[in-house]
Amino acid sequence: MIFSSKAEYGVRLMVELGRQSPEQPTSLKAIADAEGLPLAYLEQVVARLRKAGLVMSARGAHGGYWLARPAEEIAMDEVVHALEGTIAPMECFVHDHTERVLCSHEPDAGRGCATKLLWMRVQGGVIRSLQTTTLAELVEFSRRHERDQAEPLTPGHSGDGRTAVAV
Amino acid sequence: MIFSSKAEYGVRLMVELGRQSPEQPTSLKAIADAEGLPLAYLEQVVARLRKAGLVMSARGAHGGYWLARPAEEIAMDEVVHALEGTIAPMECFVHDHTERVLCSHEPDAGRGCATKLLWMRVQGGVIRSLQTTTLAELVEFSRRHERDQAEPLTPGHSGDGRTAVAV
DNA sequence: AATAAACCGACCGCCCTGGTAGGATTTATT
DNA sequence: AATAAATCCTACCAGGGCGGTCGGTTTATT
Repeated sequence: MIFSSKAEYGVRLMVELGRQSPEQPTSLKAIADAEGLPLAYLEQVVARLRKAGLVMSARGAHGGYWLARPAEEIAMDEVVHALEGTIAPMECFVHDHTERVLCSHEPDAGRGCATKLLWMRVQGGVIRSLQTTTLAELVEFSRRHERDQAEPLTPGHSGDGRTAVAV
Repeated sequence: MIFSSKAEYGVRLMVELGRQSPEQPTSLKAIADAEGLPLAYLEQVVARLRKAGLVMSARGAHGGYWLARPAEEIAMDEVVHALEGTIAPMECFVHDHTERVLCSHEPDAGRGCATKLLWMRVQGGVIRSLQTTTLAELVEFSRRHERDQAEPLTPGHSGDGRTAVAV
């Protein structure tokens, strides 16, 4: 498994904000209720988005959150990065703490680098798919499936289970 | 962070086996020493590879492991899948235990599906990059860097990661 | 017989994740 | 002015997974 629930919750939150008319604050409470998520935890999640400048907030009664930019201009790699930190397939990519054996940046006979080649390709694959998806797309998708039954997504790759989506 | 150390260790192990002449067993001990990894833990790792049919083994003195197929015919998605299980960006992709709030397969107003669209693209990106990399490539890469000082890979971030190889 | 290896299953400490609790501060409404 | 609604902040906590160890059994070679 790759991303934690922060990513899931945070993305849902962003989609929810994208569905609202901008400049008009939406309370976390409303979102928590709509999505069935724990409010207190959402607070922590949205804090990251705010610090990353993706959403803005107003305090006090009738306060809330709204998108800092139009959804069309928000690429999902920004969102996920804000929520999860560095997007990397392996520990050593994020911290350069050489304590662990895990990675071999060090020219340890140069061997470890082969794995690094692999992980960099994976990282590239992830980041590219995130970069090429905008929040607007997700909002649009969410709108289209508002009432109608959900339709099967086309699997993002060939083979291997998980073709299953639907419903 | 995405993959666990099992993936790192397992890939290193496979590369190491790929460097050896096939059909000739290499002992785990040798690999553990060469890579500086704990032997007992490697046993667990290699067990997964064996059960997946990627390596074969011989017991007894002068026993060991070797690749079940030529490295050219081993795509890295098989390897990683054997080591890590289903390759998925989110819990709910692997287990369909609907207990958690995490995912919304369920037609919960159809909203949750927007996030699913995103995760499927990510999953596609990961799997594609793994599928298009063969073990042979990594072995070759490892051979080329045998003696020379390790040179920095260009960061995979904006690039597609595949350009990043250099040298 | 002795040794070298693969195999197996149980165990265990640490840390991170997901979540809660309780408050402090700001603002709108009455 | 008082109240309520909301953001904001910090600390805390239980559970589980991860990385790793240990002891032992089996199989083959010398």
